[in-house]
Amino acid sequence: MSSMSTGSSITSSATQQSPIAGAMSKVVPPPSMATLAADALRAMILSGDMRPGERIVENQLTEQLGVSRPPLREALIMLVHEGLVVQHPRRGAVVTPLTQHDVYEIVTLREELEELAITLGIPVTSDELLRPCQRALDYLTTAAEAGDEAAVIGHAFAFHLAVIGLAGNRRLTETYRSLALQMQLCMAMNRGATKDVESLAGNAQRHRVLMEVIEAGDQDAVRRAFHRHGHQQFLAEYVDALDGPSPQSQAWLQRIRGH
Amino acid sequence: MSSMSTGSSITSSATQQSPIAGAMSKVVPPPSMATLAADALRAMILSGDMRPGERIVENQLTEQLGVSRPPLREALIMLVHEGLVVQHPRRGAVVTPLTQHDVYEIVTLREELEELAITLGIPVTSDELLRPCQRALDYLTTAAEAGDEAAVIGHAFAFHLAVIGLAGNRRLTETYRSLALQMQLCMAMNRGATKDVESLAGNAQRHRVLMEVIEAGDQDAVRRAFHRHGHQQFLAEYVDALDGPSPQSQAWLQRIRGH
DNA sequence: GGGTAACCTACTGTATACAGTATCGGGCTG
DNA sequence: CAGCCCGATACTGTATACAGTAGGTTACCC
Repeated sequence: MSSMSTGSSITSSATQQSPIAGAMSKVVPPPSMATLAADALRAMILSGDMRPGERIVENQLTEQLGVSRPPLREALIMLVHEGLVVQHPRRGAVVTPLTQHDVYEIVTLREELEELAITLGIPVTSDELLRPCQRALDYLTTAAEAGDEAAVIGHAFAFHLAVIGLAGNRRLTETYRSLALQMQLCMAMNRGATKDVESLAGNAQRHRVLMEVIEAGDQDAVRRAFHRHGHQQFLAEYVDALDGPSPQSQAWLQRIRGH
Repeated sequence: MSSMSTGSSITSSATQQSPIAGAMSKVVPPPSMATLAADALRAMILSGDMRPGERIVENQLTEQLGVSRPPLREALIMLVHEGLVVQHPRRGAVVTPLTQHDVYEIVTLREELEELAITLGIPVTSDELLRPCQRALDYLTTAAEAGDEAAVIGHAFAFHLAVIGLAGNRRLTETYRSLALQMQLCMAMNRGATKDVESLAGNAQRHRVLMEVIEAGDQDAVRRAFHRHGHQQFLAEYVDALDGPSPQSQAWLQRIRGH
């Protein structure tokens, strides 16, 4: 380790063994500096190392990550499309500053996509598809037992992504991924600031229940289970800390809390 | 129409920044070579100049477009996220080769998003939002009268995008945009190969009807109108020319044609 | 004659270098 | 003392240059 103060050099970041990575490519994916930089920067953002609204200076990052600016710029564009970074032309890039309205947009869309995925994917036609879900759940359980909160969040993310993948619609999965990442960003904003509303074990348990319902294959039951599982109430806690209310987001909050 | 023999140079609108232009550039996003290259390449793909599956060689494009490779590579990444280009690491990029399953994915997701947009956006709360719809419709009508098929397609695209925008959900609109672009790519594949199933005037008329229903504000009526308007039957014509059938797409086709 | 291996070509991936612009601070003027 | 203009600085946007790899072709060996 040479000089890693806040940012981690990406030469050693092959540790991110995600179940998704294996499913995406047939053979060993040749890593490119741009994708590695994107992975590293995404990790920095979601871990809370970089706060929403924080300025992203290219030269600083090239130094931290050990890559030159062209691949880093490519990485930035990738993260822009993931919704984690916004670019102001000629004025630099910042970590996406989430507003109440943003959270409203994310949750609304995410719920609709989840609904569609359940409609298309349940009951599951081949056990092959269930394997990624099961694996993510196993990782999640292990991480919960180990008390690793970051890993729990990451594997819960992978689990939900795998569930959406049951629909067999890559574009749907990709869109959902972007929204789920932005939700993680929202949670990262408030990490530590808010009390843990549930234990890690409880989190794992909740996901295990989802898996069982999915395996049972009753579409409506899955729908209900995911609706109960939904992060609406969860996010409603966070949202008050955010600026940028809008008529839509206000109405949305009222509806959520009316339940 | 065929203004470009091989490709259109984008250097014409290079760097002219008068103080007035500078003041206006705060309102209108200042053009960067990367976005200009993306626009040009997108136009080349959607116009049918480049066919799906066709290899994209960076050096050739830099010559045609008059930009250097770094911004061109950024443009390519943008188009990858729009779904118009796929990149094979170390092996170059190609125009997205659409399969039957791809079309199934696109249409399925697009319909769901349209449904959501109608739910959220109708009835329209402020006339301000209707203006982009009306303007696109005006352009569309003009283009139809002029017999400019490419312009009709482009403005119909803008109209639908403006309708989705009524929901006031930027992420929803952005996702829909990507899908609509890919549908345009699908249509570009078959342009000329298939007979024109409807006149341009008829196309404009269909969209005018949609606008009237939207202005009326009856959500269910809008839903029905858009369902009738849907491109399902339209695309079902195209899909036979494509490879890559999948169980899902086959079932989907059967369902569509059963109507 | 066919198969395999090595070389060659061309393209992608990456780095360094330069130019243009926005922002901030200081000085000048009203 | 306040407001505006001007200059300096730092950062983004872009181009040129180099290195590494994949794929094709040819030659040689079996």
